[in-house]
Amino acid sequence: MRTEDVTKAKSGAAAAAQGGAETLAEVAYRRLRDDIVQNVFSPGQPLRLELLKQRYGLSFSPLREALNRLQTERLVVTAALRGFSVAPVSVEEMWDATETRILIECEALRRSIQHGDDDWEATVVSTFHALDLQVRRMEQRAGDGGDDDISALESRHKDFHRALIASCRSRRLIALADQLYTETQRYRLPALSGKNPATSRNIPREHREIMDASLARRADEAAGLLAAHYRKTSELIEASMSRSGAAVA
Amino acid sequence: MRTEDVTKAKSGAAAAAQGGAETLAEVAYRRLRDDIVQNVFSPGQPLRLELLKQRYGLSFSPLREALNRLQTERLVVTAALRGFSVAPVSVEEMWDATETRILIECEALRRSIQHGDDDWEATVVSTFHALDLQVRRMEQRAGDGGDDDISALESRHKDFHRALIASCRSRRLIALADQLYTETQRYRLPALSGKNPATSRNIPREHREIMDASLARRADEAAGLLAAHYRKTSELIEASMSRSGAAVA
DNA sequence: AGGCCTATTGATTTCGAAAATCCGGCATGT
DNA sequence: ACATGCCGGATTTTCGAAATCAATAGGCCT
Repeated sequence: MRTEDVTKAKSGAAAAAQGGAETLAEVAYRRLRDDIVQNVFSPGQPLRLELLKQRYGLSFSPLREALNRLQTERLVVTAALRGFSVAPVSVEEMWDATETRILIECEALRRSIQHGDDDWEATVVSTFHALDLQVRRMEQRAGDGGDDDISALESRHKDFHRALIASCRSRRLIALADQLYTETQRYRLPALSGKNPATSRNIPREHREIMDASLARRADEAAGLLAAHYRKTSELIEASMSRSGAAVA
Repeated sequence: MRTEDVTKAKSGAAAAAQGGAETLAEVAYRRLRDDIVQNVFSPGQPLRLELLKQRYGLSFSPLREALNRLQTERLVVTAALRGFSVAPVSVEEMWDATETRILIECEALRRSIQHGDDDWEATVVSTFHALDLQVRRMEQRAGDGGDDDISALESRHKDFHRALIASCRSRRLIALADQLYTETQRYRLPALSGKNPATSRNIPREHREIMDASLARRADEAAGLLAAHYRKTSELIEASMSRSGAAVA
């Protein structure tokens, strides 16, 4: 049975990958989250437990646990006794997520600039370099399309932004930034793979300016650049959404 | 058996109170949350499933669901395969929650002041009045002690602060404010019932000043007063915590 | 005697089935 | 013809047991 395969895979691969333990609920959480963010499931689509059970080879309990967690992260919604479904998307929700993210990350960045030490600077520089390298690598090769490339780019991008705020000394701000990153990623990915809007925008330069201002401890300037960076992205996404007429429940 | 009682209570009272449905998981969530916030369970205490099953007359599944939800709200913590326990308390965590709350609520208040209409003003005035009334009622009677009085006060207090930010037009900010309210309530309640620090502080006056500044659309002043209000409370809590030497894991 | 390995214990996690619930369609009556 | 009430199918929610895993105490070897 498929169940046994998955169970073995868990005891094997996961336990080997991480030192300790990995519950099936966490596996379910990660796979579901990735599938939702990458639009494998359409927004608004009902997530029937029976279907998920077959798709992931897991049983009800870990799936319910994962769905509940995803609900608090606004990736799935649930009506009282009517099961779960993928959270719908809308321009309003995207802007709410964006502006909240700006509020959180700008404050976190200011504190990070205030408290950051040498290690912080080193990590910022290093993650920026890794991101820049990935961008160049993708530019040199074909325009885009490689799913692996895009996911690698997303990973570097996330690392860089996380490094910027890492020294803010607030667990909550970091956790909120992570969560809002995932939420906005859901809007960012489709607009990114749909068409590469390299026109009229130099993203590596924006990142470099944010980094420079941060390392020079110019907090106001860094926060302003970061906010502008996010707003510009959201404006492009909004244009892309209204163009393709998305948000069909 | 106790199980039957609870089941009946759910089908009866809850279904009557709310129009529609109420899952057992939600019952478990609310009861667990209240018990944790009111320090029925000590911080750090392990929450063994078997114990909770007996205490609430519920089975594993709804309890797990509730515990998972509470984990994302930082009221319980869980180590990989070692079950759940009540989240520990510390002065640092309290200040992190407080400052995050100030960041969220001040921004929400500014937007609420900007967008608020007549209905908003009416709700603010009305909830303030209800809060004020409850305070006077408690002052007239015995000093404190009535658990019902304290919970009624908390309810009015929550309603007032929620009314202030209700017109901010951001689901996320409101949800975050609610969550941070619950987190800080955990610290506020013990310090409140321990000793009434009516000295050197006029809480109704602080509330009135916040309301006046908000209704007069003086956003900067209102936000400043709100932040000062929360910081003063947290300072008193910190004093109370270090006095009683809390935070025993 | 000290350290390591092993068996037992206690707990969590997971599973599959049973119970309760909800939605859609159909018959019935006005 | 329209509204109302009822029944069957499908889905969620809940349950209790089985499997799994970490911790501990005891025995054995060095």
